[in-house]
Amino acid sequence: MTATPPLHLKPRKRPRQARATVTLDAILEATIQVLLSEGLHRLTTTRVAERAGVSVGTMYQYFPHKQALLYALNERYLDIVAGKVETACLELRGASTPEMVEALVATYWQAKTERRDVTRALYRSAVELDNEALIEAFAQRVDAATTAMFGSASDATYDDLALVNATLLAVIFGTVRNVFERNLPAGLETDIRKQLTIMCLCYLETARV
Amino acid sequence: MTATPPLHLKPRKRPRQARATVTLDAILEATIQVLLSEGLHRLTTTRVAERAGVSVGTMYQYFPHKQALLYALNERYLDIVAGKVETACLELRGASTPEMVEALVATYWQAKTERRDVTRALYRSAVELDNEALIEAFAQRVDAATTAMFGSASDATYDDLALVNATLLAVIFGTVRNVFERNLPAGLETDIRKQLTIMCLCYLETARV
DNA sequence: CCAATATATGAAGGATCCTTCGCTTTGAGG
DNA sequence: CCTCAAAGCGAAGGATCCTTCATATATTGG
Repeated sequence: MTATPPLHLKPRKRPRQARATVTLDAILEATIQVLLSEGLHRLTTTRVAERAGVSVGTMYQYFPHKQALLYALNERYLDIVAGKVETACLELRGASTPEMVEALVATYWQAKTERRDVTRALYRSAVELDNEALIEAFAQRVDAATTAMFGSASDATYDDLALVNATLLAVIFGTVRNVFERNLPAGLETDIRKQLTIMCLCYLETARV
Repeated sequence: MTATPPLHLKPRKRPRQARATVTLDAILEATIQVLLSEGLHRLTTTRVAERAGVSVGTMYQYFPHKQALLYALNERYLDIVAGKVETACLELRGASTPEMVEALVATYWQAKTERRDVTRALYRSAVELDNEALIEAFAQRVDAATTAMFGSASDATYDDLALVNATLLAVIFGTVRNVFERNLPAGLETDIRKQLTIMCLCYLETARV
């Protein structure tokens, strides 16, 4: 669970029968599809329902309103990404700093690139959505994971690990997003990813005790 | 001029009399105000006009539709920010790399922090706006300015300046945005800014010939 | 002072869109 | 098989909102 949603964004009820689960999945998937093909301002309850092959009324049995739909979507997505980072961090306990940085950047980048269109759509869907808590919970999960990882590095210790770690994450998250928002040629994108890794590495080099 | 707007976003006509200029400014200012106080999804032509103290019809004499309003706003803003960066870069020609990095980060950070609420509002207003060209033009202006600056550094030359520069900008822009979207305590924010500067510096150190 | 032009007005047409609720259909347990 | 709860349906109410256009006022150049 990424965070307890603000009351007004909580799902209305959970599915109890198999078909209900199917419906719910269909609705969420349809939301992504519509977001992708039509854009946020044409994301309509009717359109989503239509695309999901259900009626509007059905949708309203699971979500109190449109916003809740987007909230749920973001929640799912962030949960997956955070999970991937956590897994990667666990696997790297005790490794060397270069390995860690390399893996961290690669994992996050990969998670965002995997379905580039979805990532973009979600970045945008989050606007005007009361999801600060969601973002915050995500940040803290990742922060905890990477802090633990870097703390276990076999080749270095850091004086102010908390700050170093926070900086690292802000830079990585931010850079990835920036690269995404502009539509850079694939080659340049890859190059920047490599440079980012280098950059993080020499930063850690400088920051170690 | 930051970019030639897509046809459908071009202002409808330019003011020719003094009062028209006043009106137009009032409309744009009102747009920011409404964006701040009401949010993007409550940004209404009527509301903007009301706040600007003019009628809706007046607004439509200068802008073909709501989107064009937001486009113009972003254009103005990016123009100002780009200008600040350009000025700073010119002043630093021939300086040392550390001075340059320090100034670049400080200038950009400052430009975004000056009116933090406006910055945030504009970040959000840009969603669902066909402003890729705008962003691109902004990026290229800044890119040209910083490339020229770093090219003139008194203490270092770079092998692949283009790539190094692109990376630097992606990282700085991205990090600033990331820090902004989360609402970090002021102290941490400042700390991260300092760390970011350090990071950029040691990156340049590594990247130089 | 007088056209001619530039600005400003705001009611109303037309288009969506969100959400509800009374009713139907389906599934599960006994 | 039967009954009750779960799931699904979709027309329609109610609320905005965007944009236009016929009309009115202000400004400027001559």
